[in-house]
Amino acid sequence: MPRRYVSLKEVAARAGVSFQTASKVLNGGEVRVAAETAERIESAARELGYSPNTVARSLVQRTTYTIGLVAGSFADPALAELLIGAESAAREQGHAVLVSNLGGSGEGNVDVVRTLVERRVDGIVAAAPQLEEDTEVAELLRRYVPCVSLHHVPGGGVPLVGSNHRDVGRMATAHLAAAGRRHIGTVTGPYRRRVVRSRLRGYEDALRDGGLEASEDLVAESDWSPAGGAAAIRLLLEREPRLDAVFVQSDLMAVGVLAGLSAAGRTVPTEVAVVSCDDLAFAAYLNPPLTTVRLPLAETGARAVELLLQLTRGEEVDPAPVILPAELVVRASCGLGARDVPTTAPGRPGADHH
Amino acid sequence: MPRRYVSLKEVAARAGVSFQTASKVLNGGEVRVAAETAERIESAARELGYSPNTVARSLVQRTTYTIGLVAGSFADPALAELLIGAESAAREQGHAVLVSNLGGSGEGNVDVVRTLVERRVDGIVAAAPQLEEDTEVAELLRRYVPCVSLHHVPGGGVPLVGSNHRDVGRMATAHLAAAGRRHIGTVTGPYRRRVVRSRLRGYEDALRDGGLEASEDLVAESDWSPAGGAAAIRLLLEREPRLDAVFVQSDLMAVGVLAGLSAAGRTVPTEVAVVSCDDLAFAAYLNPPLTTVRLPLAETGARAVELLLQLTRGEEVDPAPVILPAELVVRASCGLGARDVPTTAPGRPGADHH
DNA sequence: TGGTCGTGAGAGAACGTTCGCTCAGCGGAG
DNA sequence: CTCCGCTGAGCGAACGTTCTCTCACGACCA
Repeated sequence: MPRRYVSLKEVAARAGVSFQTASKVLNGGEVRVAAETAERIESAARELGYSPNTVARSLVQRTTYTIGLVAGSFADPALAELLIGAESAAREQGHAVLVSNLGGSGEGNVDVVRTLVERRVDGIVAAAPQLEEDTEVAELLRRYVPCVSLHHVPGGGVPLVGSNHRDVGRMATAHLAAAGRRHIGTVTGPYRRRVVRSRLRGYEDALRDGGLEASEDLVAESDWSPAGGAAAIRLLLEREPRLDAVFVQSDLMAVGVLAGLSAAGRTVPTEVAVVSCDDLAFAAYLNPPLTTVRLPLAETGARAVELLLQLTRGEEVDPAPVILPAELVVRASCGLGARDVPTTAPGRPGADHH
Repeated sequence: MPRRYVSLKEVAARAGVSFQTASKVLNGGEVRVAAETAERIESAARELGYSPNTVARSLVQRTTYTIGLVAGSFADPALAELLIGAESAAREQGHAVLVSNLGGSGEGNVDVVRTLVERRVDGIVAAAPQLEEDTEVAELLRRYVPCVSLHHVPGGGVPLVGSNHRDVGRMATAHLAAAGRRHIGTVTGPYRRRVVRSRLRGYEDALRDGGLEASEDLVAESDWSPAGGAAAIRLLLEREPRLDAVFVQSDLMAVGVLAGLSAAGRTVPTEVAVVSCDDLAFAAYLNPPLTTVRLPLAETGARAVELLLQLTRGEEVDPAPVILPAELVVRASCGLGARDVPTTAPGRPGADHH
């Protein structure tokens, strides 16, 4: 296959006009070109299979119509949800999304961001908690490219989009307390993450409000994985056998927690009630269906992109963080409002991947 | 903030050399430049905060070091896994990944691919089953840009990377038959997808091999979602109350199937055995732990990218499809080899998103 | 008939690189 | 002393656009 791209020049030659005129017709907006000429150019373009070269256009316009999304790890289903929202918002405004997966190492973070900058993305959405402490990356962002983050960025000056995670923790835990549980534990993500600490604070708030005592024995740090959740609940039961409820910081860990409880012979919700957060697609179908705090993930991604594009257009934006409301979805695992498996609702559309 | 990029010209001026020489030092490979000059240029670049402009480089080199990934839907956790593999393979070779999410509509497919082409991506990885019948997109791909697909592409000429899904269906079903199940049903994805039909054929193969009778009553089409899975199993039980096993075409649907079975009062695996496929992170932690055919998703993504980059370099590639082996992972849901919840193994690392 | 104006088209420059050449300077061999 | 070849550096062009101006040409009005 030859697979050559034809340029404006060639199209113009075939239509008998200058390439600038061809440019006006094919890529320009509303410009004054005789209808007959325009038609000649258009048919020449069609015959030759002209495809505009965005690279050249970007060079002169100093805009790539591309944004970068740097992600903590796509292993997280929540991030996928976020990506969906971000991508569609970007597409709506004619932008494409360049993704970067940081992975665990933490070493190459700067390089990852640097490649995005060198590609001259118009802006960056940072969805990576590992950047929370990375002053080097923060410097890079502040210096070169507009950025919206879903997490705190050291040094400030980077708009934030997200939810109030202290509320998330409080909401979940308060629900358990209201259900009459007295020994409420929690399974968290890694402490070094802000969200984790925020949710933990919310958990403590709710305990206090409910007149319950907080205790280190009731808190188990984990790693967002189902395996981690299973290990954490085992630990919790060992330290506090009277445990009768647990707030889990993600649906994915909750899967492991349910498994761990079942392995320990505790029934959910009778003996131990469970509330988590995220509300991923499968949450309603676990056994028992998960009561969980729904985070507006797709919307968060979309809003982040919208804010970012405003920024790139040089528009004034409200410097206050954009806080999107989370909402408690009551199902069976908390022992209250024990709705069962939904029977008719199609729920979220399934993926169609294969 | 000014946020201006400095160019080679400015760096060169400060170092007292021509910009071409600066180019050699900063972006070129091994070139002959006096050590002292090079140093002057480098420190000028550092002081000015020079960041090479890949856009300009791409224009002259006619290579963007970027590949496109067109995805069916990121709602699918399997696709996320795939993206991880693809992204890291791409990064390893200095390429970035531009993602496009097709979504359900099917209308805008051509436009999605067209924007990738106009951005002059070096190649495209197609991970979207909805392109299976899209001759228009296939034409576009064949015409403009190297492509590797994870699904059949109409018209041929596009290398394929994937697994043998007939084997997947056979492996899963044969396992159930070997466990002595006599009324084995199946919950599938949408029939219009090839993988679905392939797995269905494998399912039928296994029934035949096991001396069991196939029946339309035993097959329920679904939509990859947990909700769909729940609905499908309900239908199946209604049509064939003697159902004692089911092969589910994805882990996500299996979650719904387990819920549906539980709602119908059937115990798993005693009364109904379940085998699915994918082996997502949570599969081992469901109740009961899922026996499932593990698909090498990340590896598939990585191999696709590697193949694609070979293609873009103009290297000869074996036109035969790359088939990556799938593997049955036996857990409890099939009623055989009832390993319980893993107790120590960390499993896959959890995501760290918050 | 001459000036003005609107319309359509093209000329030139610029965007920031890379690439292929040329060229000055210099040391060493003949 | 001449010639060669090597080294280090710069020059010009090219990549495919967009953008800003200028220009040719009629038509229209006075």
